[in-house]
Formats: sequence, C-alpha cells, structure tokens
Amino acid sequence: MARVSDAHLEARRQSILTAATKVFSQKGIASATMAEIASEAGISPGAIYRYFENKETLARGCMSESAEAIQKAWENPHAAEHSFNELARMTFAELNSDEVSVDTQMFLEQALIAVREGRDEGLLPFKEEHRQVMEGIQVLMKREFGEGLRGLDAQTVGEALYSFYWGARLLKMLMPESDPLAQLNEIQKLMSFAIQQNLATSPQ
Amino acid sequence: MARVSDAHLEARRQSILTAATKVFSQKGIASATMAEIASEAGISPGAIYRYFENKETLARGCMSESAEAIQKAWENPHAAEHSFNELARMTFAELNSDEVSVDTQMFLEQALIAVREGRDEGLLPFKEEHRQVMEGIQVLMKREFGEGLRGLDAQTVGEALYSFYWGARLLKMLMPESDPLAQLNEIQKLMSFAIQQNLATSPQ
Amino acid sequence: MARVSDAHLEARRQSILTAATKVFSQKGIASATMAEIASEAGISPGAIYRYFENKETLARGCMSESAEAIQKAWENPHAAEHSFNELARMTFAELNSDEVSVDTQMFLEQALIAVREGRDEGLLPFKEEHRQVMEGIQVLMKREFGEGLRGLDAQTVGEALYSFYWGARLLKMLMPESDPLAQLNEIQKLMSFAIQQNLATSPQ
Amino acid sequence: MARVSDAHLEARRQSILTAATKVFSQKGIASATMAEIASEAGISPGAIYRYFENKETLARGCMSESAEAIQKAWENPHAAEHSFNELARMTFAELNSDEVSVDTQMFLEQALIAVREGRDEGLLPFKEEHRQVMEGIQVLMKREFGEGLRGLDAQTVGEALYSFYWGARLLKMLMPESDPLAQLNEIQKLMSFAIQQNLATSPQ
DNA sequence: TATGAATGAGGTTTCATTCAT
DNA sequence: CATGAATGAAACCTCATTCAT
Repeated sequence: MARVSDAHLEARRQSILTAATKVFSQKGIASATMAEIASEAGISPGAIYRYFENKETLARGCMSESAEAIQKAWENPHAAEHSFNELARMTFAELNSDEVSVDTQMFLEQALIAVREGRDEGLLPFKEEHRQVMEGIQVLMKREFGEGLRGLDAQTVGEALYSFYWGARLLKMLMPESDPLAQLNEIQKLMSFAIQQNLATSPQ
Repeated sequence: MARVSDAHLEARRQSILTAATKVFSQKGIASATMAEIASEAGISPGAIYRYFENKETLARGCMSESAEAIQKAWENPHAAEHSFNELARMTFAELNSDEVSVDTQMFLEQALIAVREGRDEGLLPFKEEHRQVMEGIQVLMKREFGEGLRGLDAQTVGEALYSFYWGARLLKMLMPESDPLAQLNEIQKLMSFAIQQNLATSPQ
Repeated sequence: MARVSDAHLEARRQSILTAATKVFSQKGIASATMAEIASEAGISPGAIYRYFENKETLARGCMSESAEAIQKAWENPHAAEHSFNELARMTFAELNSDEVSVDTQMFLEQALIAVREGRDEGLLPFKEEHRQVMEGIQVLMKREFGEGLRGLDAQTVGEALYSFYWGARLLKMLMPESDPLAQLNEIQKLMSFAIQQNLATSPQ
Repeated sequence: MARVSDAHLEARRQSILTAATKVFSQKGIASATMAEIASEAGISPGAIYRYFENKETLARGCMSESAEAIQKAWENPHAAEHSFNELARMTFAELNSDEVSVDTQMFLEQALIAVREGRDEGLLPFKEEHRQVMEGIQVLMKREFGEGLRGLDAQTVGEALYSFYWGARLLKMLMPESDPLAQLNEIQKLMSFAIQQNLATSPQ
C-alpha cells in the first residue's frame, strides 16, 4: 500500500486541518478530542499522527495563512499596495472569519505560556512582531495623513490602534456577536474628523 | 480549633488567594493543582473548600478588587462623580500598576478556559460585565459630548473604546514598557479634534 | 462544665437519634452527612462523637426498638398475648412507619456484608433469628388453626410467610407507596378461605 | 490492534462482567474499585470504559440474563405459553440455581445504592420493572382463576405474591438451605384450597 | 499506510473524624 | 462538655498517544 502520491498526502493533510479548524472553533481547542477531529475528517485517530506530531502541532497548523499575509503587509508598509484605510479594513474584515477565534486562542495560549515563564526570551518573538506592525502602522499613517496628524504623536497613535486591534480580536473571541469592522468604521470616522479639523485650522 | 475570629478567617482566605494567584500565574490555572495551592498556603487541600466552592471559584476570586471599583464606576455612569475623560484617565492610569498584569493574566486564563470549553455558560458572566461597561461608556459619552458625536454611532464607538482598553491591557502584559495612558492621551486628542470639527460644522 | 445530669445526656442522645433517623430516612444512610445530622439536632458535628462512636454506630442506634418487641413476640409464641392474626397485623402495620425503611436498609447492609465475607459465622446470628421467628410462626399457626392446616406443611408455610414478610419490607423500601398491610390482608383472606375449605371437607 | 472480531469484543465484554461480578460480590459495589476489576480482568482501567459507560452501568450489567427471560414472560402475560402455576414454578425453580444468589446480591447492592442516594431516578427503573411484573401476575391470575378470586383484590394478591417472591430470594441468599420451591408449593396449595372454597360457595 | 483497541497517568472533591480552643 | 476548622485519604473517569494487526 506504499507509494501514495504526494498530492494525496497533502490533500489528506488539508482535510485534517479543515476538520480540526471546524472542531476547534466549535468546541475550543482543549475540549476538542482527537477522536472527534478524526471522525470529522473521516479517518481514524491514529492516522492523524502520521500528519501531525500531536494535538498542539495540529492546533498550530490551524492558524490561518491569510492572517499571515496581512501581517506581512503591515510589516512591509513601503511595499504596500493598499492605503492605510484599505489595509485596516482588510485586517478587521478578516476578524469576522470563523478561524480567527482559533487563531486568537492559539496566540493567547502561547502568550500566556511565555508570560508564565516570566523570561523575556519567550516573549521576544511576540514583541518583535508587535514592534514591526506598530512601526508599519505609523509609517503608513504619516505617509497618508501628513499634516493631518499635527498635534498627535504618530507612534503612540499607532500603538493605540494596535491595542485597539488586539482588543477587538479578544472581544470577538469572547463575544462572537461583536463586530470589529463596525468598530473600525467609527474609529476611522473619528480619525477623519480629527484630520479635517487639523487641516482646517492649519496655519496659513 | 473552634470559634476562630472573623479576622482570622479572612486572613486565611486572603492567604489562600495569595497562594493561588502565585501558583496560577506561574503554572496557569489548568496546570495548577489544588494540592500545590494548599501546600503554598500551608494548609490541607480540603481546607480550601471551606473558603472557596471549587477551583473555578477560587480562580475568579484571584482577580484583584481594586479593578472592581473602577468597573463599578463605569457600570453605574449615572452615579459617576467623574467626567468621561477623568474616568478614562483613572482607568488607564490603573493599568500601570504592577498587579494589573497578573489580573490580566488571570482574566485571560479564565476567558480561555471558558472559550475552550465551548460552553456559553462560562462566558456569560464575562459578557454581562462587558455589556454593562460598554453601556456605561456610551451613556457617559452621550451625556458629555452630545452633538459632538454627530455622525458617529455612540454605541459602536463605546465598543471600540472598550476594545482599545482590553487591547492596551493585553499589550501591557506582553510589553510592560508600553504606556496605556499615553495611548489614551492620543485617543482623547483624536476624539477632542473630532468633536470640535463636528461642533464647528454644526447646522446653524 | 462538668457533671451534667444523666437525664440531660440521655435526652441529648435521643435528640441525636431522632435527627439521625429523620435525615437517614430522607437522604439514605450513605448520603446523609454527619454535618446535616448535627445541624438537624442543633448541635455541632463533633458533639455527636460524644454519644456515638461513629456514623455506623449511630445508624445502628436508629434501629427502632418497637420492631424488636414484635420480634420477641414471635420468638416466644407461648408467651404471646396475641393471636396469630393479630400479631401478624401488628407486625405488618409496623412496616408502614417511616423508620422501617432505615431499619431495612441497615439490615440489608449487614446481611450483604455477611454474604460478601462468605463465611457462615457472619450469617449465623441472622440465621438463628430467622429460625426462631419461623418456629414461632409455625407454633402459633398450629395452635390456632389445627386441623385447618391439613394437607399443608406447617413449617414450610411458616417459611413462606416469613419470606412474604421480608419481601414486603424490601418492596416497601423500594416503593414506599406499596402497602404491606393490604398485602397481608389478602394473604389472610386466602388462608382463611383455605382453612374453611379444609375444615369443611374434614372427615367426620 | 485494530479491527478485532466482534466475537473477540464480546468475549472481552464478558470477561469484564465476570471480573466485575467477582469483585462486586466480594467487596460490594461501593468498595470495589475500577482498578481492581480491571486488574482481575487483566486489562487497564481505561479499557473498561470502551465497554461500559461507567461503574453503575457495569454493575447493572452484572445481573445475569437468564433471569431476564423469566421476567419477560411475566411482563408479557398475554404472550405467555405457560399457565400461572407453571410460570410460578419455573420462576421459583430458577431460584435454586447457584448464580441466583449472586444476582440477588447484585440487585440488593444496587437497590441499596439507589435508596441511599435518596434520588428517585435510581429507583425508577426498578419500580417500573416491579410494576410490570406485578401487573403480569395479576392478569394471569384473573385469566386463570376468574371467579375463584371472588372476595379477593387481585392486584393486591399480585403484590403480595411478588413480595413473597423477593422474600424467598432474600432468604435463599441468607440461608442457602432454604427451599423457595417448597415454599411456593405450600402457597399454591393455599391458593388452590381458597379457590375451591370460593367456587364451592359461589352463588347458583 | 490505516486502523482502533488499549494504555495509564493524573487531579478534584467529599466528608468522617479529630482535637485545639 | 461543646465547638467547628482542619485533616487527608481515596477513586472515578478522560483522552492523547501508541502499536499490534
């Protein structure tokens, strides 16, 4: 029964990921059992272990790749093909997908582990990512809004917006009925008004 | 060992909470065992159950009460002695205290447990609190800013600000060098500008 | 605080027994807690142990004494002041009291322990009691019904009636709504008819 | 170890039942531990749970199925191929087999647990069975004896006979030398005499 | 490769009993 | 004598993971 095509294996792997994401997001990572996931994927529990080392690895594998693309976009603002507002909308729109809750769970789980350990080493990768994204936010804002940010500290506004993003993710996880995109919309209106005000009162 | 003074009982209760907070924040709520906590508190496992119904209740008790006062203030906006901006500053200033990180950690631990377990029951208390605070934010904003919020959906703005608050807490936990109060400052400037703009263009 | 009158101690003892019987019959022996019983008796858990060695002893103490009197009556038929039918009615009427269920539980518990041990020694006391009562039944029947039992084996009839008695107790425990006395009534009618028939067809 | 034949699974199930019956009857259901049973069956504790939901279910499974056939006969009197007297004799003859004592023991263990726990739920299945059998007794008697039961309450007579049956089982467990069939024989003679008497004095 | 039966560690909770006050 | 806080043993059950087939 040897020599199964790589494509077949990859398809199997994907079907497991799909099943796992479904079960994880329905039952939560800890409550979901490997047996359930196997059943959902139409295979046996043992088979999962051919594709994923363990439950932990499987859960990590469920982190959606689409989210990574967006993160990359923020980290490389100069290469960005989108405006700040567009990118922001895309980012928050993504938060309404089902998988995000699992992603958020995974992230928080890792973050808590790092915090528990108390050593900075565990937190460093997180910090680095955070810093890069915040940097990207700041760069994009400055580029687009320029004088409109007068009186504001762009970096700290960037941090605040990043806080807002994570807070929205957290609340979405706890209250799936919340609407991050709608929240963003109001924040964008606020920013727009503020920028108008700034420009209107700018020195001649 | 009968008829111990109430003060003694309360001291014992506190010592259990202290021990539990220490163990929970080091090992995580799930991994921590009641035996460890009892040992840390210098009592027997069974004794804990005279003070706390079960592990879950004990964990809930570990959230410090200082935060509750502020929460109450938001939940009862009509009784508030402070303006929206004042209350907001107090709330974010609190985030710079040392114990808040542990509080945040405990909150996230419990939120994750509830989400993992997939049962809504565990999340309901959280949701209710969230909802009340968001309601409070909204009421205070409307009362103080009135027409300044024209063109904005006060409720959603409230939700967004609440998201921002939790995000700032989360980031503070992960990056203790971050400054929630500074972030709030920028957001308040943004709001102030926006309100000015709104009032300036108000219909005659 | 020494030297409390014996009467006082005995009263205390009785109040504990009353409380215990109430709680045992409501919750079952195993489910009832010493704390509940203490509470019901209006004392502290620790105090019970001044009067009863342990829960087991307390439960045994709840076996009603009225039942013992009746048993004695059967064991000493010659001293009996009552007819077979009267004694039977008294015996079954007793089964409608609340305490009997606890008694039955206690008896069965002891019996099961003896059976588990497999050694006859544990069962011997039971057997002896049974045998004496069955003997008493037989003697009373013979004395009263005489020729009416023609064609019947008095001893085996006695055993059957004794089986009936224990079965009625067992069923009363499992189905408190059953009515042992009503059952006895029918059995007595049966016996009466049978005896009449016997006498009617007796050889002249 | 995949794909084991159904026969193998059934054999495993039986070996667990055998082990459980042995341990339960030696130690009592409450004192017996799942670990002991597993050890006796030569498997791991966890394996038991693939065959039985929990300890309670396992205990219930320990009541032998031979008795069930007879029980079914009483519960479906209309389908019965046997007369009342025949069925009664078969039922009581069964009580002389060796395994009945263990069955009785298991039944009493469980009945006591249900009574102890004080929750009606545990007793309901018992009650239902009892009621159905008593109903069956009554129906059979009415069908066969008709006018012979004049002056008697068939339902209560049925209950009394059922009490007699359980009492005979109980006594057989405690005194293996007792003879339930002989007892039944006398009861049947009693009933026969009574019925004759009834018919003889029936109104013309 | 897939199967799925078996493993076995591990922690919360209860409550009879004790004993310091 | 009474109190009631504290003790601490004990066992069910789950489920990720393994490995014989």
